[in-house]
Amino acid sequence: MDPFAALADPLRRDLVARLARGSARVVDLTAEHDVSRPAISRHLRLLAEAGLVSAEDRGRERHYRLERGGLRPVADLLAALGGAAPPVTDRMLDGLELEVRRTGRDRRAARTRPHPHSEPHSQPHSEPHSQPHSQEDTA
Amino acid sequence: MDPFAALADPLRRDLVARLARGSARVVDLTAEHDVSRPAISRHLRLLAEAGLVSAEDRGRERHYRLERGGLRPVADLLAALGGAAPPVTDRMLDGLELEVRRTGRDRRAARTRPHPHSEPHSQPHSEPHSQPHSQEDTA
DNA sequence: GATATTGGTAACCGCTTGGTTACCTATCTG
DNA sequence: CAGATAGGTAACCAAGCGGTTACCAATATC
Repeated sequence: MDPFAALADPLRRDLVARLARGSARVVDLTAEHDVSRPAISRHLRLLAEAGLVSAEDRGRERHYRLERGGLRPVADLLAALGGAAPPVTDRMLDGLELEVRRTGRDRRAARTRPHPHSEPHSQPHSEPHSQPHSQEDTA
Repeated sequence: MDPFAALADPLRRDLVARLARGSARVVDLTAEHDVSRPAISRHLRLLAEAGLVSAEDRGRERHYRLERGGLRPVADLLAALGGAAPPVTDRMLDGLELEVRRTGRDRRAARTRPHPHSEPHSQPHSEPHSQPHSQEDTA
């Protein structure tokens, strides 16, 4: 699951926001977010697949931590949509890079995906295809 | 529909990315993204509800334009998740504000929504609730 | 060793989503 | 006016999502 779909769910946004203030176990997160534990567990698994969180087993407990590098695609899109005076600066992306390296000691899960950004984008479909009248304003 | 859910769909991300390079009509977008026109039309409606695009009728044509102000919630979340050295600076949010004003001459559609950011966020559920043993690492 | 705690997985279920085709209105053009 | 073009809406359908309960394995504790 890509980071965008992962962040589409309000509960998952709550989870990542919570983990931004420190890692936590599943029971803790369950206590805070009144849905059943299996639901939380599955949300966390999706977030991990999206590269937004990572887990570390300590005995019978599993500690989930925010993985800020997984936010790259989101930051990239924001940058791409920024337009002429980009609201998302390159400095910001550099900050993310640093973040990735800083937490890079146990990114087992991150290794499963080739790279957390720039999905295939599919069809070549976009010839300039000039049309008789309107079609482009570049407002 | 909130901006996060709106951006969860790859096709919708393609649409906003396309509109970032200039407004376009529905037929144009349909020609570029091989799905049927009704599908495109519905995606655009969802994007408009999310505050990410706006439409302007010109005769029988409807021109869709990117509405950068709708990205506020996304930028806010990124800022909230940024941690100590925030990857998304306040300067970026200022940039978005400016962007909203700059394109503010014909935002008819924007007036139909109360404000394009900061959804309710629901439950108050989060008392500090200190627990006996682990629960917080502040990694 | 018995029991409690942590947490993942499986099976099921209702709702939403995204796609399609068919149809309709409105505007432009010959 | 007749036809073509632009675009929204309705009805339908398959697939995915998020929730639940039930169950299981593993670790900690008495």
